[in-house]
Formats: sequence, C-alpha cells, structure tokens
Amino acid sequence: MPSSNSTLYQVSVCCLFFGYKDNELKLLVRDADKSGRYCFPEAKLHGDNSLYGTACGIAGRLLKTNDYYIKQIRAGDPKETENHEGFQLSVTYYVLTLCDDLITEDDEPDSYYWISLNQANLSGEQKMQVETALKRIRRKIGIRPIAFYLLPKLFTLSQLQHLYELILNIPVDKRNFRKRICEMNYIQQTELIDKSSSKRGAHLYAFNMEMFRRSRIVFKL
Amino acid sequence: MPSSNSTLYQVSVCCLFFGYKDNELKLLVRDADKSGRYCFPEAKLHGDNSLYGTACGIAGRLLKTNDYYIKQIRAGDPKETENHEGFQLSVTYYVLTLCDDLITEDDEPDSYYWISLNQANLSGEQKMQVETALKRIRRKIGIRPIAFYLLPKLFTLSQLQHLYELILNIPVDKRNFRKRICEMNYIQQTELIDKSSSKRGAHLYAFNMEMFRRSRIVFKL
DNA sequence: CCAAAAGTGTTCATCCTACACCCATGG
DNA sequence: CCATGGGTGTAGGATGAACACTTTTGG
Repeated sequence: MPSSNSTLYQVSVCCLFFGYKDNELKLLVRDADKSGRYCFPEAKLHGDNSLYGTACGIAGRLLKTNDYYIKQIRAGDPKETENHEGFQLSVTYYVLTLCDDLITEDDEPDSYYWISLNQANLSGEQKMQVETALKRIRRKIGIRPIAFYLLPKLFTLSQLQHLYELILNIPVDKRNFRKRICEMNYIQQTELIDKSSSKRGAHLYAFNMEMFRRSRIVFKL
Repeated sequence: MPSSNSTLYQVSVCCLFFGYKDNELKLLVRDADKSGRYCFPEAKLHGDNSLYGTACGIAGRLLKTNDYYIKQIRAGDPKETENHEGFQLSVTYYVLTLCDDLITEDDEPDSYYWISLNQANLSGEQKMQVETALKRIRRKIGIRPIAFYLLPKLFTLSQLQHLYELILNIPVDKRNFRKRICEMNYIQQTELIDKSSSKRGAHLYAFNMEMFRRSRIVFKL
C-alpha cells in the first residue's frame, strides 16, 4: 500500500489533427517556443467538463468546419510539469478533417499550420503518438467510412483511392476498388465532372451519411 | 479562452478483470460499502508512475499468477470526488486471466471475488464499461491469441471453442474451428488426455508463445 | 496527335461454410 | 449397452486478386 495522499494532476487533452491535401497527409502543429520543434494543439481539462467536449472545443477553436471525426486514442503517462511543481497527464485524441478551413487567429502570433507528415521533424515521443494514431486510422479506415472526413463533400474515386493508398501505404487495385464502391449505394455518383486533374474529367462522388445509416450494406474497402 | 487556473484531478486506474470458469465469463468485484452494488478494483495514480505500471500493481496485489493480459481501454470523464472537494479522473484497463489464483487478503474484510457476468447486478455506468471492454475483447480475440490467458496452460479444444462461443455470443462450427487450429503450429497437441468432462477423454493442447512469435502463420479464429 | 488520367469485366484461386457420422468409454 | 462428448473430411459457393485495353480531351 503506497502511503501519502494521492497526487493531484493537471490534465490536458491533446489532439492530433490529420488532413489530406496535395496527395499528402498533413498534420496540424504550431512552433514550440524554442528551436524547430512542433507542438500539437491541446487544452487543459477544467472541472467536470468531458474529455470529448474538451477535445471538440480544441477543434472548434481551430477549424472553421465542424465536420470532423474525433476519437480518443488513450491516456498517456504522467510527467512532471515544466516548472517541476507538479504532475500532468495527457489524453490524446485524433481528428480527421479537411486541411483548409483553419481559423486564422490574427492576434495570436504562434498560430497553427499544416505540415506534411513525411517531412515532419517530430520528436521521438511525437512520432510514437502519430504512429499510434495512424495505426488506429489504418485499422478503422477499412471498416468504417471515416476517410470521407478527409475529403471534400464531392470527390473523385481517384482521390479516394490515392487517400487509401497513402494511409495504408500499399497500392490498391483500381478496378477492384471501384467495384467495391459501386456495391455501396451510399457512395453516390453525381452528374458533376471534375476536370481539374485530367483532360477527360472524372465523375464526382458523394458519401451520403443518412443513407449509410439506413443501409444494410456493410462498409468495406 | 477559459480563465482560472486549471483544475487538479485525482487520477485512478480501474481494472476490469475477466475470467472464465464453469463455462461462464466472470468478473472480479468487491461489495461497495452500501447496498448490493459492486466495486471494481482500482488504485490511485501516484507521482510519475506509469498508468500501465499502476494497473499491473493492482493485478499483482490481487492475482497469484502474473500471467495475464492487460490493456488500456480509455480515460473516462471526470467526476466530483465523493467529498465534493475536487475532481477525479479514471483510466480503465481490462485484464484477462485465470479465475482462480486470487490472493486472499485475510486481514481485509471487503475483499474481491468472482461473479458471473450474466447475473451481475451492475450499475448503468458499470454495464457500459464492461460492454466497452467486451467489444474490445471480441474484436481482438479473433486476431490475437489472447483467449489463452483465460484458460489453463493445458486445455481441450472444446473448452477453447466454448470460450469463443461465449465471448462472441455466436455458435462456432466444431470442424471448421478445429481445422483452423490444426494449421497453427503453435497450438500444440500434447499426449495428455483430460477425462474430466467426457468418458472418452479429450486431448489437451497448449499454446506456445515462443513458437507463436517465431511463426509466420497468422492467428485467426 | 499524343500524353495523361478515367473508366470498365472476366478468370482463376482461395477461403469459408455447411454438413453427418463413427469413436471410445464410464457407468 | 447406451449416453455422452471427442473427433474427423468433403463439396459447393462466395469472396478476393490479378490483369489490359479503350475512352476522352487539352495542349
């Protein structure tokens, strides 16, 4: 039995924001006070606010859209606070959303921005956090329709496929991929054509969440 | 921006111990101080002890064996402490282990005991915690060899099958189940026969962790 | 006219499922 | 001798993987 009164902790909620742009995965950071290190968005937990609510608060303060997917990863191990006067505990979430749509805090000098995941110069611990989040995302993206949070409402199947290839880090067969999509009636082809990435133009598709909820066809990609 | 200094929290680690006996899933509880409610084992987090270490400490104080599987589920939402003087946060783990092998704390009156999961009279919140843990276990039991933590070192294939049926809550085809097991060379038939549950007797099998680690054959049941 | 991305079906192999009967033995 | 759980194989269907060519059009 450990003696002593229990330790009291500051609790912070930390969010790893993932976006997708220019055929790359992006991460939302700001510069740390000192050298070329990054910080992830975080907030202190207050009173009996929920963790989820606190995490959504972070997202709300940074993103213009409130169309994002947010999920707790886990509680991390306690650390001493910077001033060595106590301990803190951090609970990490990941967020999937569109890359643009940042609220520019013109008054705040050290504001957040998107960096591409590959060339991110992260600390060892940050790398681990991101890798853990990516593992979860990889597992889930094949069985739940969460990829659509990373894409605009209208997207081409090539975009969707590239996103899968990027996250899973394996090539995906175009024909099999499209075949599977055709079976899911909640991924709907529109009449609109996107000509920004090819001369011929590609159909734009939309994911219909209401139809997905009602559908008996399981999501699998 | 919320003003005020950040709130300080007591942090406790809570473990849901799952066991398997008499063809039932069991849960480790003790009686709450008051009426017929149960408590789950928990411990306060101290200093910069790790969450995992603290959870293992709980297991070590309760179980004779240190052969168990332990995994964080998530951090729960903060609550006011009972004396209303502050807030606390709880991080939940689940533990898979053998049902017997409890350390009897003869001095402690309110010690822990196994109840069967079905007839457990849990509070709504506890039910949710247990259901969340079971979801994780269900997902994982088919792709990672964690079921063996719930069985003795030597077990019959019928025992293993019943355990799967119990956790997944669906019937399992005996022949297909055994076929899959035969393919996994790290689940080894021994020469020993268990005659406790049939007149003919059933072969006892053992899961070989070292062989599993080296094997290229993926676990899938 | 050609480069570049969009779009489209079939075949084969593999995996999964369903299914029923004999065996060994303690009582 | 019989009730009880232990143990075994096959055939058909479903699923998933591999694969190459035609279309469109802006430049």
